[in-house]
Amino acid sequence: MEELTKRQAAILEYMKGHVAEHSYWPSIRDIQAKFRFASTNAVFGHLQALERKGVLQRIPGAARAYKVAPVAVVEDLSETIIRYEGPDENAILLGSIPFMGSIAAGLPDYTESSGVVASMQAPITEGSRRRAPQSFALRVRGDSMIDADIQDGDTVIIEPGHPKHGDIVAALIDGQTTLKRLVKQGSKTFLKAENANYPDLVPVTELVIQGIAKSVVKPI
Amino acid sequence: MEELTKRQAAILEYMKGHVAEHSYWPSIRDIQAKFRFASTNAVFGHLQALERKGVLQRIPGAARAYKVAPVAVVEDLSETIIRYEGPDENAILLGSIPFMGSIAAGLPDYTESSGVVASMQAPITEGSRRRAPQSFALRVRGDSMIDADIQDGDTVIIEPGHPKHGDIVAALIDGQTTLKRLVKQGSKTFLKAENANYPDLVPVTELVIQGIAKSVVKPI
DNA sequence: ATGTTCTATGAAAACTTGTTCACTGTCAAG
DNA sequence: CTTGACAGTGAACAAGTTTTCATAGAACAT
Repeated sequence: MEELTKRQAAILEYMKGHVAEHSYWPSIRDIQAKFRFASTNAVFGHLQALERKGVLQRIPGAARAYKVAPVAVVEDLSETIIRYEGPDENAILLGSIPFMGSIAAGLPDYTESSGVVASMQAPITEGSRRRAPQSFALRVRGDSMIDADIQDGDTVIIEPGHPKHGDIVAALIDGQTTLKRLVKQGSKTFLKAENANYPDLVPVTELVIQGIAKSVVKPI
Repeated sequence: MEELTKRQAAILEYMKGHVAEHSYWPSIRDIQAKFRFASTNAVFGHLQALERKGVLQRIPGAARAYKVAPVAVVEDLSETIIRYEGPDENAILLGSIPFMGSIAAGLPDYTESSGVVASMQAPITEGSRRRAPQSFALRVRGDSMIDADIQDGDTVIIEPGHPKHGDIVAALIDGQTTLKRLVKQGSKTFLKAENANYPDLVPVTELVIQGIAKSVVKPI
């Protein structure tokens, strides 16, 4: 995915924050006002760039209507496989389920409104409530993480970011995405399954981390 | 909360479904087309009614801009208490976190589009995917349900509906909301704590069920 | 019977919003 | 030194959208 410029990233962040807070998208003029542009066309250009880079999808002609690109799209496989079961590349980010808890005191960037809703991430990552993270949910297939109490059929909430030693991460290995605990030993990095029946450590040369598992959703 | 008419409920359902699917609200004309109204004013009237009844909030003049009301607002208390920690009555329902999995085959009411994203409830209640339920999340306080693997600090997803014997429900007892397992013995109904240290059964004469706990969200 | 609510039509007004056109400037890469 | 990506101004247009006005039948409770 192409890199975003600082301005583009800021605008995208604002838009997502606006949705998380207000539950609807900002208009071009809302964005213009936020960034104090003198012309709507400044915004227009950035939106075009965001769309060209594939992180935002505009619905031509429709007001306040956007979609954002999925963070990770993966094939399926055996073992503990995280499968993208969506119908196509049109997966939607966006929004929050109604969460009543742990509301943020102040969202410094989006001050105008009072009624603030914590996104689904709020109860999970108490630390990062200032911006709506590009979290996404994935269904877990397989049982290689059962010792971490993540079972087949559970849903994990993945949040992009730089993982620390001990984090459970969604990682790309040989083109496949799997859920493992990240282990750093000196200069070496491993992936560890949390199941006595699985090989403990997977040596890794090249590693693509798609995100950190922040919480797990289990059926009752 | 005032009762909605069938038409009003259908329109609200459609709107919420549209958001879950497209990630942005429908315009009045979208709704008009969906229900084959000859006039936009038919929709307009229903939206006014929905707002008057407190389930929908419109942003005057803004296109495709709405908020929906919270489903349940509760006070706090001791024991296994479900607390509404939100700032005020302005909590927002709406939307879904990006979920990639278990896509519904057909949503009979919202047939026009193909790319469908399951809402957060989809992975939880495999049975009820036809409409976006008015689910909400609550933080659990206390440990009276630890034997059901629901711990202090966990978040439960509550879905309105009629509970069966054995369901874990959010119930109003003496004006307080608590999380318990519903037990029906003959004509009697009890609430059972899932913790050996708590009294097993709470006899109930009058019982208000606010919803059924469908899943639990745990931090990793 | 009478008022109220729900439902709806049809047309137009008023406003919001996305889009386009013409033009300027900076900065890094080739 | 030109080219291209990036960032922006200013004005105007076209389309999308909400909102208002006038009108009316059906169901239902008082």
